[in-house]
Amino acid sequence: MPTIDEIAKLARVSPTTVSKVLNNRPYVSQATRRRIEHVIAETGFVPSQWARLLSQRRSYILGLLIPYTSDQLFADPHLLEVMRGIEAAANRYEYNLLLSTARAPVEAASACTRLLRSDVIDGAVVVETQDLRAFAETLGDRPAPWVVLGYAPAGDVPAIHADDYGGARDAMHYLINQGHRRIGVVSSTPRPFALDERMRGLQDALQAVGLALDPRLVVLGDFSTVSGEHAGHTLLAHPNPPTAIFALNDRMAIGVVRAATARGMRVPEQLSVIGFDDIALATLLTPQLTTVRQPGYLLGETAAETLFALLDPQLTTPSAIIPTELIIRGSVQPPERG
Amino acid sequence: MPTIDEIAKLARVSPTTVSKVLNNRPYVSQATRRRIEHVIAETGFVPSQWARLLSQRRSYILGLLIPYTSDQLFADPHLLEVMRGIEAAANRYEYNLLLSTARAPVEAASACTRLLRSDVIDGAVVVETQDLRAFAETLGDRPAPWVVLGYAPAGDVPAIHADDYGGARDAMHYLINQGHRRIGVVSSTPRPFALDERMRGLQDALQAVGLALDPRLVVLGDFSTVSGEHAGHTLLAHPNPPTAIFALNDRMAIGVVRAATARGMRVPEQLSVIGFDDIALATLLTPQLTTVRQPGYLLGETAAETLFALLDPQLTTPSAIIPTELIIRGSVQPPERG
DNA sequence: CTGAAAGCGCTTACAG
DNA sequence: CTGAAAGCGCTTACAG
Repeated sequence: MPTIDEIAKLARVSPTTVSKVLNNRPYVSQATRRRIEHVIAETGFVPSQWARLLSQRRSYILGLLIPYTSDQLFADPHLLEVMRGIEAAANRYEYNLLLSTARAPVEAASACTRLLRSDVIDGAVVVETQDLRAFAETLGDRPAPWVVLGYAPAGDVPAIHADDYGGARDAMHYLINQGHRRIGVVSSTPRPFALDERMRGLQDALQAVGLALDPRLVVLGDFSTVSGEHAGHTLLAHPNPPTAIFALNDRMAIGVVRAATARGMRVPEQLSVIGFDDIALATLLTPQLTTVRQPGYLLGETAAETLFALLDPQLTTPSAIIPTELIIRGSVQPPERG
Repeated sequence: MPTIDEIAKLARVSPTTVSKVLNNRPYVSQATRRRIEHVIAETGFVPSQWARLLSQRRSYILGLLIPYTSDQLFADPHLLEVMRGIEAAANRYEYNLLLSTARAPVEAASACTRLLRSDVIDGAVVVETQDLRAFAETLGDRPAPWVVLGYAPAGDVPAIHADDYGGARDAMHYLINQGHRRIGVVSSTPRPFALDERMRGLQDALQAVGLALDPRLVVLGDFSTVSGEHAGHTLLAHPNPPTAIFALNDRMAIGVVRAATARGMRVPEQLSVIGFDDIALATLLTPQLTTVRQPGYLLGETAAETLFALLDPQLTTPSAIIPTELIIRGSVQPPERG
């Protein structure tokens, strides 16, 4: 690959002038500009990004920092939707996406810190984890701008998340309105802040009608389908089992349906199930899953757009809460009279 | 963020010595080394990648060039599996992954070319497209090393792909052995080379028993589930419809099942369906899909490993063909006597 | 409109 | 073991 100096030599001008052409700047005569462009096309010259950015301080690379192992990322349809939204937005700004996952959960924070303190990326969308607060503190003086996809650890970093509280409250409302009173919940551990919010929402819905969450009917999974299956078995083995189960994500809800089926129970006749996320799979199962839609694509897109706004110091960039929507399909019905 | 000069000043040494510590090189006394390390820890200094790489000529960034729009990528579970494998391998080498998709199909090639000729990435895994040959020619003298995930456009670039020919042949064998004679095929357009190979494999299986592919029973989709659904309807509306349909990927196979169901036909009793890929969804449907497994994770991993070997000029890096495996589940049975 | 010079923040021979 | 100097390939004031 030739350098700018060689191009300059070939076009019989200075590197300065070539640089102007490269960056579409004025004050170059038509003739010289054409001559230079011709040489560039001829040689297929592509300027070195490293060199350019060393002086320009922009890499046109956006970091997507996901403090999970890549297996966890690729197993999570909702997160992939988020990623799709981010990628789409990045594309619009002619940014490339640098994907950084953790090899092991422990290394997550330090890898993120390194990247945010380095000059490889212009900014990053950071997916929320447990210890985002501690993480934010290790960042030091002037890290690259970043937004969190989830709940903010501190006041000064924009946070983009869905209305977890409202979504969970609506779902619980719906179950109650259908006549359910014994309602199991599959939550998770470790619990990101979003799940705290969902728990809060569902408890408030219960409280609003004078009910309370029976702690014996709360079981913890880890977001995976199998963990939902285990949780389902645990709940259904209960002496006085629930008539409905609210799983705090769709994959676990699918696991619950599977557990019920394995025990010879029919969904929704003998057990109602409701999830959260609305992943594509939700419509492919029988019965189709009733769930709370959390628009992953929009979340990702919004996070990226917020970051791009942040890159321009003129603009102020607010946090955003994306609404959720209850999607009623086939996995919930009123409880059987018993 | 401090620079190496500032660190040097603080540690009362030269930048050269700091650089040695940064790169774990010998010829630094224990005492100075410790002093420098202390200052680095204290300040949280992270050396500028741009500057480092401008001299070192390594970015530790691996390109994943996907000449599709991001929507197409994220809709394709098999491609996502491939990506997971690449990401895992990259992680092992402490490489980050730069994801480059196309905004529009047309722009794909030029974006790939730019990236491969730039110094942003050390190398790339390029997912095969139609016009990879034309693409390879636009690369010019010394592009970054790359491998193709699919079939090679020219002799000198390593190609990693599954045994498409053998897999399709085995699947067709199986249908024939089950007693099927009228067999529909859902292929695709545009048709990557892999699909040519699958067509070839299935035709050879037919020929081996003295049968030939009825061109009226070949319908083209575009890999998506809906296109498979359309194709299914077309085939089943045929005056003398097939008793089995071989869809050349799982998503289209699922579409075929859906079309059959919509027409009140039962799978596999009235129609056998076989797919290709073995995506996770294949086991979640009723009946579970019989298909040809193409190990996406392994393909991605192998491609990345091949590229890393290529980065070391000592090593020779061969192309690889990953075996496929016929996975017999519930969507195929012998045809009904008619 | 054009170009010489300095600088971005590192690393790499090389001399001491 | 240590450091001064040149260089990686660009861009950015600045002078002409």
